[in-house]
Amino acid sequence: MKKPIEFAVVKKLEGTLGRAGVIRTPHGDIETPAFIAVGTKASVRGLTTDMLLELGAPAVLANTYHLYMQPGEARVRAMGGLHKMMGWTGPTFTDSGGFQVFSLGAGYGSNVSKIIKDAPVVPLLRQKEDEAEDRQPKLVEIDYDGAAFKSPHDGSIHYITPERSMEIQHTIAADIIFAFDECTSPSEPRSYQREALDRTHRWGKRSLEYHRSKPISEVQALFGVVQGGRFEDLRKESAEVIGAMDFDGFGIGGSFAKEDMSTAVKWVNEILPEGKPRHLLGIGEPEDLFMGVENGCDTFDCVAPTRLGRHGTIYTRDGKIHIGNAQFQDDMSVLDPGCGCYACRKGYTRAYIGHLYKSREMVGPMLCSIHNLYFIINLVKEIRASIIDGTFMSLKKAFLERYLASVANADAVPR
RNA sequence: GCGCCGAUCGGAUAGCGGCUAUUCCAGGAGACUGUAAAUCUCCGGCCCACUGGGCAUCGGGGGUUCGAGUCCCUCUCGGCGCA
Repeated sequence: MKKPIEFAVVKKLEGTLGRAGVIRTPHGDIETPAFIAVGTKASVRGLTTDMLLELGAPAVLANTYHLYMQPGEARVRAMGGLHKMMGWTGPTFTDSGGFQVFSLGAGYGSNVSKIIKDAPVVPLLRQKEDEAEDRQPKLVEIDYDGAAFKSPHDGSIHYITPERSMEIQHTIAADIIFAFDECTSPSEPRSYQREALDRTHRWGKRSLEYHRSKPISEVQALFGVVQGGRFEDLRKESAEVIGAMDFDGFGIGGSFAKEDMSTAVKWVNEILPEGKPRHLLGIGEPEDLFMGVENGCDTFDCVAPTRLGRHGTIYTRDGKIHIGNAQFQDDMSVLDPGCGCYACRKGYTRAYIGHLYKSREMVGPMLCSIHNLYFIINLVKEIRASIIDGTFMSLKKAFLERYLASVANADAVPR
């Protein structure tokens, strides 16, 4: 049977789980480690595919749930699938909708998101669904077979099972698709994490069986998703169970406190088969990318570059800045001196881009998104190169010292 | 000169005798990690023993009232009308 993708390790990062490699897909190679741009609704917000090409995006990740809701499977099919509809000829991924089980479920209306600031306060018993008075009602109900989503568009109910998620992802036709999983909230107690993990494993198996029963599995790769929250035994068990299944690669999912992330990733990647690619779902701050690579992850995706860019936060080698802040009004330097992105090469000043942002001109968020995406994608490319030429540790030290210095200083200065 | 109308935060507004003066914009700051997000939160008169509390404040002055941005008188300024 023909394999949809091939993965080869080019060089290992000695003494760690890290490696540089390449994933060959029907739409081209992805040199790993790589940062995948998020294009949820078949669009990387604010950017055309030519811009993505220009800034060097290795691949795009779209979303099953969102495309299913809008414009719907039938129209995606009628437009010729993801690549054709968005005019992107490079590699693509789709997330299964598993994240929406969390973001529209337990995460909905709460202040709990993908990464939480403090270690979770886990209740002894799971609180009743309707416990929070001023919470908006959730849009998701989870059961044994799948999850029922209430459409925010018209209130209609849509029941997604592993098989349905596969079916929709087959229609969308990305190169790499993910098994349907349940991303849990870190505030759930261990008993619930246990229960949800069994569900994710069951759903993973069903996703795989359904996928393998279709000829399309020869051209579309399926990645299984590992969960388990912050618990070592659950994470390891999940890596064993999912890792033993015949997936083409793996995704590492979950929502957790930042300090739990590196341990979780390490536990998992020590177990997952070395010869298959590993994607760290939804992670992408610079410090997290170094951590993820060092701990054996090959690909990453994250909304941060585009969302932060749209909202006026800019990545620079010296830390993040808010471009709309008064201090940049007369700043004639580029966003990040030395940066090779379109906006910086073109010489657009901080003063100008801050003005665009504040006056709500569309090119402001667009230029910021280009810059941020370039910054992160290029950082991961630098990381890859450093693995190959053996300078990873010095790059990591030099980059993080400079990048985090401003943050440290800001924290150290009393207000 | 007479009459009518108006004056509330930088701008625009709500308020029609009741305790905490509303909202929007502009301004300042922050948040954001498999996109409910071109979004959201906070600040925005003064003072303090700042997890809270105190004192102000609706063009100026005076009055009525337990209580006034709100009612009355007067002045100032602006708009309109009549001489």
